[in-house]
Amino acid sequence: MPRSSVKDVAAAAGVSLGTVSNVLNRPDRVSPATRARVEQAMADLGFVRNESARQLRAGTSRTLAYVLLDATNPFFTDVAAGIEERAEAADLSLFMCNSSNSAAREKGYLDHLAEQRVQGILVTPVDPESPTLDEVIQRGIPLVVVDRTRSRPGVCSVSVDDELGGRLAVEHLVDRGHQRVAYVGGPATIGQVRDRWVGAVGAWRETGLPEADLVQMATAALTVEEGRRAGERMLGLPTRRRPTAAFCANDLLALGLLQHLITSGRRVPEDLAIVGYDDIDFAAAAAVPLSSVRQPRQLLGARAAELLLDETANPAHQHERVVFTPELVARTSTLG
Amino acid sequence: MPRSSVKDVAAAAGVSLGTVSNVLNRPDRVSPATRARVEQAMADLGFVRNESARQLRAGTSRTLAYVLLDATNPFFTDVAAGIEERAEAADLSLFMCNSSNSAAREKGYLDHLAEQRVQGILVTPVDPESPTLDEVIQRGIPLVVVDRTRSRPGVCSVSVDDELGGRLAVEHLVDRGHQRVAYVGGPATIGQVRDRWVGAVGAWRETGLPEADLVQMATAALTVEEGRRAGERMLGLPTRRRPTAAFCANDLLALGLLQHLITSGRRVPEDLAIVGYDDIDFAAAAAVPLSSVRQPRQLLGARAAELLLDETANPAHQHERVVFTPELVARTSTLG
DNA sequence: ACGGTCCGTTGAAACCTTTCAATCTAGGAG
DNA sequence: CTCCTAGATTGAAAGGTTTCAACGGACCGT
Repeated sequence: MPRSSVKDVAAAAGVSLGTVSNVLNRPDRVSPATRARVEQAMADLGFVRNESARQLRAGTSRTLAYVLLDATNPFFTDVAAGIEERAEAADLSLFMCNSSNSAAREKGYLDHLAEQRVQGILVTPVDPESPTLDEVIQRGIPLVVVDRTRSRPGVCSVSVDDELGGRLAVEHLVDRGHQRVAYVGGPATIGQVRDRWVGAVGAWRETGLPEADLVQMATAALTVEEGRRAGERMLGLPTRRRPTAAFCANDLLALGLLQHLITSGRRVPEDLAIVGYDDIDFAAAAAVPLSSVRQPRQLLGARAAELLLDETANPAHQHERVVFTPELVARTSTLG
Repeated sequence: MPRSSVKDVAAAAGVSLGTVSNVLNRPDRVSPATRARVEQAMADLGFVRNESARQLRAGTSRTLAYVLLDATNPFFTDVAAGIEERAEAADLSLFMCNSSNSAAREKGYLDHLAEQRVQGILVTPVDPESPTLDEVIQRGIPLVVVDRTRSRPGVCSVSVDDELGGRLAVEHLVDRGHQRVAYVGGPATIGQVRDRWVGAVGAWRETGLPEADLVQMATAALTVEEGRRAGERMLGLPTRRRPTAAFCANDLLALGLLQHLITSGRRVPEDLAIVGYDDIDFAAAAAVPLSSVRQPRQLLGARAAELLLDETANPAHQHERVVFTPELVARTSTLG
């Protein structure tokens, strides 16, 4: 209830309003005696600084935001953990916003954050080329694209080479002797899904195997549930045409697929080898530990946060395009 | 760059500043012609309303926040999805903050949110009795406790009966013939861990089995990694003393435990039956589908959001304490 | 005792929006 | 032709903080 302001505190402590502000922002400039008095008054009145007013006057905010694609995917929350670590070190708060893969929601959040004049925004966008991002930048808000890149420059980005990841997965499977492989993923509107496919195709071509033997299995989303569905379809194929291995666009799909196979009495990797993508904790924890393309998730977030902080603090900031290298982690699901 | 304000827009459109504000807030009160002119000017200048100033004057904010315990646990992000659904319907933005089980971080976020004068806060607190929460309430910010309850009233809470959940798990295991059961969970500072234990003990006593045969296996955290460690310890026990079933305080532990057993060549449930808690998507997706105590996660969040919205909008708001009933979902990990 | 420093404190201006009473305009009624 | 009304527009005040130039007093050296 006691909606008290600096003015009230000043009155209670018998000092001027400017002094209260000094206690708040430059405690060293105020004598210990008065400082104590003011602090006492603040405690008595239950004073809470009004951040809106502070921000209005000071023009600067103490918060960062990460707009992510899917909060229920552990990959993104791990990235967020990396961001948060750096944010905390810089004494900034991090707000996470979940766009749930919806461009409209994403725009809503970005607008709101822009109005709120946050210090900076990290975003894993639905579409990295979308003008929505340009709007934010034009409004003068530092922005870093995470886990994607942008063809036009003018923005920092931190990503992992998804094409390379796709290559690694397919090369691994071919090394293990597979000659008919499925790529499970979709919808194609998702950039990661496309890039990993491109890498997979590239690697496949170099093997000289018939192009038709790298088969696409489209899914409606990158979820466990969709993975199960893909499993049903997979087992529905006649044995001759059935792939001996699957490369899934992310681990959620892979886990769903894995589950469906096991509960249908098939064996992994004997009946179907599986490679996932992201190497989330649940991949290693699956009862048939999942081979997966590992991305440096925490590092991804941390580096992105560093770039963002540099952009806000350093006038000579240069936009950077950081690309990390993925790594294949081979486990039982392909090694048997 | 064009850090433009209402004043600039007004000048550009040749109207007064109040009119611009009307366009923004009560478009119906302004004639179509001028409205068009103003909107054009806003577009030309790239005007973005300054939310801080708006909030300072209007005293009201358009955002809700959810401070959660562990963003990497799918349970909480599912709860968040339920909240968000309701928030979006009320045209409010939801910011998620991850306390990572740290009371200090939690306090940091709550303070920040209070300064920001958010419209309301939902929180799954590290400690629901903590005075930190009282501070927020005293500052006049509506707050709802999620997935926990509070002994003192004065606050809405939405939770699931964790004691009952503990009972259900143990009763199920006893029904299946187990006479020596482990409770895997910790640290005991976490309320859920304690409550589920209390329920487990209660159910155990009623069976008349020797009290010593319900054994506690303490873990350092509720993570997959800790689950694996618990598995090591479990297999380290002499066969005579080894439990035939384990009830884990959450699914992450259960999945880790499951994995360790399988990779050590044991069979689930023959060698050890396992019940988890939360029924996250990965539980059903585990290669040995996990029996688990299901909580209505989305509903939990949705109901909490409703209570919060009622508190902000309805002067006659009564604090409510909603307790949902959990449900045991039996799968292969206990049924064989 | 005097001038000069330095530290602590002050008060007013500025930040940008919303609100509301007051003013203006056009058009209809008498 | 005048008066009234309803609707559109205006202008100033208010909201809480930070900033900064200015001020006052204490202390030092001479």
